[in-house]
Amino acid sequence: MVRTPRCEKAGLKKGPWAPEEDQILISYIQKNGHGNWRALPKQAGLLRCGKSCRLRWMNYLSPDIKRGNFTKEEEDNIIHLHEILGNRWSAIAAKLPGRTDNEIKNIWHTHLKKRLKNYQPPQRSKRHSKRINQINSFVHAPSSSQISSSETSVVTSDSKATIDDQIIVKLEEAESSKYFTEINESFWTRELATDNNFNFVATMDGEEFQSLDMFNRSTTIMEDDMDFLFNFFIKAEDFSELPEL
DNA sequence: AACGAACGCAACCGCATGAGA
DNA sequence: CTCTCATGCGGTTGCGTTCGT
Repeated sequence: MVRTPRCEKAGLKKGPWAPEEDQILISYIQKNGHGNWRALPKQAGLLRCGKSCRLRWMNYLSPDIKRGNFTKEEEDNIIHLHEILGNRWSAIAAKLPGRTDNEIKNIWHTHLKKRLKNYQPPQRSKRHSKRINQINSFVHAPSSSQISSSETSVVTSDSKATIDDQIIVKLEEAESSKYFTEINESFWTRELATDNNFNFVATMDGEEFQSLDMFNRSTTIMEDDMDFLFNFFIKAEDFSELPEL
């Protein structure tokens, strides 16, 4: 037995929205908000199902939506975030104010996937690359630390340098952990500077974590990396096992 | 100019999840 | 605990537009 979709109830419209319908929806939501999407169309006098109304509002009519073409910076961000998050369009959209998951999904399938065929990761300093390699060796060395425990998470946004199955597994672990949502630029509470480099320190539940990604002061950190300061992180006690450069 | 192919994007569908009864 | 319902999400579809021949 196949359940008939609610939207196919007799009399409910499907397909593209007419300008008059848009206006009715906008006026109604501006006046009453959208407490209950299912009840909304009836109350607003629309011959649409609630799901269709919600989608139209969220993806097109909401004043929060930024219309127009994606900038190069936005496209780069999408590519970067897609490497971390995969096809989790809503999670990617959350990082791009004014853009919807649907829009991002479309731009990915129509533009960015093709662009990626020729995509080259931004060049980092040699010192930075060396550090990344050290981190990988450390992370992958089975006996070097307790880093593989589910509590200790290693997260990277710089997956161009480190992407492999093991890191992805760790990313997924981290994603479900209590820490993941905290790991943005405000996650780091302290800057740890040595010579011309610096990394970041955060304290969570009495435990100290350090960013494993060491930035060179002379690189374009403000442009390239500031939005993605949730690079690597690791318990400080494990960090001490890392060899110095 | 005509026509088919490719593209771009809005909208739909089915499933997952979470809240509340 | 189970069920129902509302909402959110990701994959897919369909149609209008643009491009190439």
